[in-house]
Amino acid sequence: MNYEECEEDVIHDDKIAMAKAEMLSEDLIFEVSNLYKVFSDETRLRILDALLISELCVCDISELLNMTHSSISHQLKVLRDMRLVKAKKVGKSVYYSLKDDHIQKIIEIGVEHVNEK
Amino acid sequence: MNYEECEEDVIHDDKIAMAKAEMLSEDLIFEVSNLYKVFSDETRLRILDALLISELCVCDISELLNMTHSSISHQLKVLRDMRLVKAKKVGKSVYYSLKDDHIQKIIEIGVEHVNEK
DNA sequence: ATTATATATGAACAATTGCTCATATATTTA
DNA sequence: TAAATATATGAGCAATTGTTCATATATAAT
Repeated sequence: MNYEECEEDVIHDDKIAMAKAEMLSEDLIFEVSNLYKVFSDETRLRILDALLISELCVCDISELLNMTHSSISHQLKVLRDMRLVKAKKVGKSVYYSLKDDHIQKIIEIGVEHVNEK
Repeated sequence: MNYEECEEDVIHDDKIAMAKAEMLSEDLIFEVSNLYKVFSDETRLRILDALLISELCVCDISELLNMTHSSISHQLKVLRDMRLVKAKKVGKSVYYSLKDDHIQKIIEIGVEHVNEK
């Protein structure tokens, strides 16, 4: 029943049963980990942080972050696929803005944690 | 002054200046992205989720997640290094628990976001 | 219509990451 | 003291990821 060795009296069956019952489902864990994968990259985090302040086109973001259009565009695709940003095409330009107000909260809590140390 | 091409009237200097002034520092972005890197892995997320319910030893966690002691131990080291969990040695066993109440908030907001879809 | 511009995207490559396996350390038990 | 047990950790490997480069698409301007 148990994985690998470990004696009966070291494995706490009651705690394990309780945790098993209360823990998040595998599907949910998968989706949440995917969400936080977005926030785990500096470039994407900087893009989201910038969009928190103002709607911006790809050109603006490249200029602001001092990175190529291509890499910004690739990361914006990730953000689009995760439905965290929305795109509005105006002429040749595409303007991006945040789609969700959880984004601000997530960044804020991260900053709070880091600052408390 | 601008990165790559892009005409003057497409780059929004005012927006860029404003964003530049208000954006988080590079250091902070780095630290926050590192924090969220922890939550971007399913195994670590499951460990944190389990510890949210109960203090557990390495053996318990391996049993609960059906993974080897080694991989759990490796991930616990990451969590220790990031100061998200604390370890208490009792005999041969080491009991882990959460060090921070931000962890619960971070998981909750992630779940909220995913559920709203 | 042709050229220029803004963005998107596929392929390739280097860097990072999470697991496994082997081994080390620490503590308890015989 | 020797053997067993719980955990930790280094090395190696496969998988994933972020960037660059080349190219494609869409719109605007000439």
